[in-house]
Amino acid sequence: MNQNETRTESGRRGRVKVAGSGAGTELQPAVPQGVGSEKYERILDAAVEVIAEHGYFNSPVSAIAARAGVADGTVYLYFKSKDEVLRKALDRNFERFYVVVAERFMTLHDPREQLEFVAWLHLQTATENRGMAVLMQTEMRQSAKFVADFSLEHLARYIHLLREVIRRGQASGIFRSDISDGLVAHCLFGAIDELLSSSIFTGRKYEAKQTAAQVLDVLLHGFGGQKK
Amino acid sequence: MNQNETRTESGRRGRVKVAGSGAGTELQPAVPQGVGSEKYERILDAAVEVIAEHGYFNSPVSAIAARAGVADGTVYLYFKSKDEVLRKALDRNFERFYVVVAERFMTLHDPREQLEFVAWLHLQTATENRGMAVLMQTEMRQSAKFVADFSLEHLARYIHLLREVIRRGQASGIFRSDISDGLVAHCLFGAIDELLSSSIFTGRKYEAKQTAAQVLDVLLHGFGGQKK
DNA sequence: TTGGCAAATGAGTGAGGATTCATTAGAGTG
DNA sequence: CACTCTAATGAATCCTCACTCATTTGCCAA
Repeated sequence: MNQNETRTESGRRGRVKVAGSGAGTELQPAVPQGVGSEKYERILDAAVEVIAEHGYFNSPVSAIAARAGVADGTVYLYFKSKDEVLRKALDRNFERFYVVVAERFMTLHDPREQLEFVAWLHLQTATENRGMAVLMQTEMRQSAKFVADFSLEHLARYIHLLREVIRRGQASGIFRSDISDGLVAHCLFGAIDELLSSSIFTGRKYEAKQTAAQVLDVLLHGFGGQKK
Repeated sequence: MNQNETRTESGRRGRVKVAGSGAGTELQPAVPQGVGSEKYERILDAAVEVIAEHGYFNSPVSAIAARAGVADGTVYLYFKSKDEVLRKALDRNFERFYVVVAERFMTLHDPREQLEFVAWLHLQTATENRGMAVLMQTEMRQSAKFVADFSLEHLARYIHLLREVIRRGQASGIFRSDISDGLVAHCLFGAIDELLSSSIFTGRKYEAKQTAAQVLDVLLHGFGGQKK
């Protein structure tokens, strides 16, 4: 549902977009070949790489275009603005993530295992696409409105997913019910997220499977007292 | 208007400062009145407010100066560059935090209580200074190298603090020893950090004391199975 | 070959903003 | 008052982009 939203472009004065060159034509195709076209994807990939390396505000569109092997102007045939590129890149990633989760949940029903799977997938995905992982740990936290609202949406969805699993676990008696599902969800997400950040910033590797299992161990059984 | 002839002779001048008009003084004081001077502090406070509101890259130095009630140039009498302002602001905050922790630890020795105290202080501090909290959750995660290295240092110190406490708990047998202290430290930090982020982004409040206690409850006893 | 059209190009435009520095204000001091 | 030194000022400099658009390229059909 992309309408021409009146959003203040970053730093640019709002300018009425030309509504097509010919007076008669209605909406000119914002995206020449459609969202899935090869160039569209190339630009997103390039943006992820470049921005991960230098940060959003230190990544000129020209650098992204160059990395993608297209002209500067071409970026604007596929995206309305620089920040739309960032948003779409993050969108794409989240979408993929949820698709995998939904698939796996069709045959994996135990809440404990579901949580562990999500934790694992989160870590694993980041391992496989370091650039995107950097974006998620950095640019997505920007306070700038253009990321903030949108990030919130994605994060809220993630948390929501976890809460549902946790609530089912509570309902079936395998999780404590005297603790809010929201709190637990945030603890789990926060723990994974922090492990990831730390790994990205320090460059230290981890083993996704094992790390996910350990985090779940801590959260499920606690680290106080003897091991059960 | 501007007929810019190609006079690209003078690039960005290096930041070699003029050594004062009169000979004699070797080192001119980079900071007129010293670090603790009133204006120095005012500029830091202003920077925190402005940057928290608009983000680092959307906060012109002129806006920070205006908020502090000084001229643009004055900022450069106290700080070498815009990013030094940000760094010093974060530094100041961490310093205060560690001072309080060190003080409290002098009379609080139980590892469990120490962890809970740190968690509480972390949340509490953020409540009292929302602007700074926003900076910590956003600008500090920037990938730009200038923040990254520096942030890493601060975060590493925080994690280090937690690990020491945890190790002591393990040594005295009140914490499980089959889980790495690093992992637990990251889980704890991550959980608190995420709760904070979430609160800041959604605007939902929390009660520091209670939240810290709950997080520790989860981490110490786990949320799997019945409550002990 | 020519005409038409979509896609792509990349130099140009214009705004923004970090930093500088010549100048002014102020506070002592004799 | 005259002189000096420091702190503070803010207009000016000068560079960096985000985004535009006139032009070119490439393709296909007639």
